[in-house]
Order: sequence, then structure tokens, then C-alpha cells
Amino acid sequence: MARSIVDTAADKLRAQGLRMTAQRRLVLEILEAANSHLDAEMLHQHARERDQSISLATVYRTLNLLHRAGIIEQRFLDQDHSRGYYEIHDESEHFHFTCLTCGKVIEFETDLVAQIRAELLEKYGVIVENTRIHFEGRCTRHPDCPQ
Amino acid sequence: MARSIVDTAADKLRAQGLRMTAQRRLVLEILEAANSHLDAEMLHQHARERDQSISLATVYRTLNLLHRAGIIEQRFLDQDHSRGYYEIHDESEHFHFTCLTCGKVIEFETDLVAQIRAELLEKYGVIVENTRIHFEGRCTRHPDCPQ
DNA sequence: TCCGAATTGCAAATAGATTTTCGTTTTGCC
DNA sequence: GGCAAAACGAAAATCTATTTGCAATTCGGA
Repeated sequence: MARSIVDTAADKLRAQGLRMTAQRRLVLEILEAANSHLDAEMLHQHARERDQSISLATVYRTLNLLHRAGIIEQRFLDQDHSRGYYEIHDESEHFHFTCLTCGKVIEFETDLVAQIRAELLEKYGVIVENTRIHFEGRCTRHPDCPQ
Repeated sequence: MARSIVDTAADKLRAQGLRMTAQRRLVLEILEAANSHLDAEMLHQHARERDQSISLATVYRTLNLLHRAGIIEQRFLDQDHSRGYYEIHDESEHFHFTCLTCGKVIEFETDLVAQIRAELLEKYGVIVENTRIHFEGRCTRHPDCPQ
């Protein structure tokens, strides 16, 4: 069975002479539990619920570290392009829809994106290395969404 | 036949008691001629080739104005999320591919995106109002790209 | 041509997420 | 346990795209 994200991360860090600390574990656990993207500030808030003394600087340092190590992903949204949002790096490619009313994030997969990339290769001879897709809109049948 | 972008813009501005000035015309003409996105700095450089004295502040003010008026679009790229890029507002929906080697931008259309939105509606009952798609990668057969 | 409002250039100010400094505290290895 | 390197907290610094204050200029309608 798959090893925990924290364990995997610990190994990756150790391989570079870095350490798995309580703060890094905390950040990873929060990211793992979250089913949406968090920015540094939100992460810091959540983290303080479990460790009063964790600093925002440490959250930033941790996010940079984990991002460089390929353990988490960083993305920027149009709604708020000035700050980074983070999530656990996921092997299987997925995309996001955000409800503008209730803020809920839906993660979904589709092979239509692969078809778009195939079209790009065929028509323009370009190879896509990086795909950035984000939809925004409204829930219509979600009970928690005030419509 | 379609009226020129500058004329259309002039009307929209006049309707709000605003003026079409030489600087605004210049910015629009540069955006119209450019086949890729420009940021404020690049736009300013180009503009100075035709009007030595145009200021960067005016470029920013003009971009804001035209954006608010719906005449141009503003977008943020992953490669450089910290600055805005601008292009003439286009009725037909299109998407972008950027070559990470040569920086060239390809604009393309595809109906596969509409299919993705249809899938989202069917599977999750959500209505997409806002679509953000951007691909990055490499040219393979473009003569100007150093591969 | 005249006038008030809109616009511009210049330079200085802003803003706010992220980074760094520094002294102190942990961590992993022996 | 003990040590050197790594990491931390707090607060100050940074960075730089964008905005703004102000005096001068321009615009368009009357």
C-alpha cells in the first residue's frame, strides 16, 4: 500500500540532508487534509490551531522547500494572482472548478485535455509540458451552496 | 465591415465623458498590431518609439481604463504571475500556448473546451462562467525557435 | 476663442506578499 | 549525551509592479 505523504516527504528531504520537523509535518498534514488550495496565510491560520507558536516565515520557508522538492505544487489564480496557492503534488492529472458563490472546489479528471494537447501537436507541432486549467462558475444542485 | 478598434473604443469612452487621446490611440494601435500579450513595460517601450514623451504612468492608466471599459483583456501567466499582460478583447474564445524556449505565443481555438464544460454540467451540475486555460511547452518545428 | 474637466509627465509613494537577518532552539548522527 | 548543521520565531527588510499627488497641458463643447 502507498506510504504516507509525510513519510515519502521525509525520505526525499533526508536524501538532501534536510530534516522532517514538527512544523513541516504539520504543513504537510494540513495540505493533505485540505480538499482545496491554501495560501500561506490560510495555512498559517490552520497550523496555529495545532501549534500556537508556528510562524508565518516558517510556513513560507516550508512551502518553498516542499515545492522545490517536488512534494507540493504551487499555483496562481486569476482571481487572486498576487499570492501563491498550494496543494499536495498529485501524480494523476486533474483540474479544478471553483464555485464563485460558495467557494467549493471540485477536482475532476478528463481525457479531453489530452485530446487538446494532441491537437496542438498535430496542428502546430508543439509539445505541451505544462497545463494550466481552471474553471469558475456556479453550483446548481449542491445542497450547501446558497445558489 | 467592422469599424476599427480605435473608433469603437473612442465611442465607448465618449459615452462615459472620456476622451480619445493620442496616447490612448497609440496604446490601442500597439496592442492591435501585437500578436502576443504585452505587459505595461513592453507596451511602454513600443509606445516610446512613436512618442518619446509618453510616460509609464499613462500606459498604466490607459490599460486600466481600457480594461474597465471592456476594450482590452488582462491576464496573468504562471511563468510571471506578478505582472499583468494585455490584449485586445476578442469575442471568439481562444486559448494560449507559450513556448518556454523562444517565448512565442500561439493562439488557438478548439471546441473540446466546450465539451469539458458540458461534462462538468452533466457530472457535477455546475455551470462554468469563467474558463482559464494556458499551456506551456516547446516548439518542435518552428524555424525561429532554437529548439 | 474661452473655460472647465479630463489627461498627462514626473517623481514619489504604495502595497502587500514574500524573504531575510539574527539570535536561539532543534534535529540527526556518533 | 554532545555537537555541528539545520531550522525556528520575531521583526525588519525587500522587491517591484502599480498607483497617486500635483502642476502643467490638452481637449472638446459652447
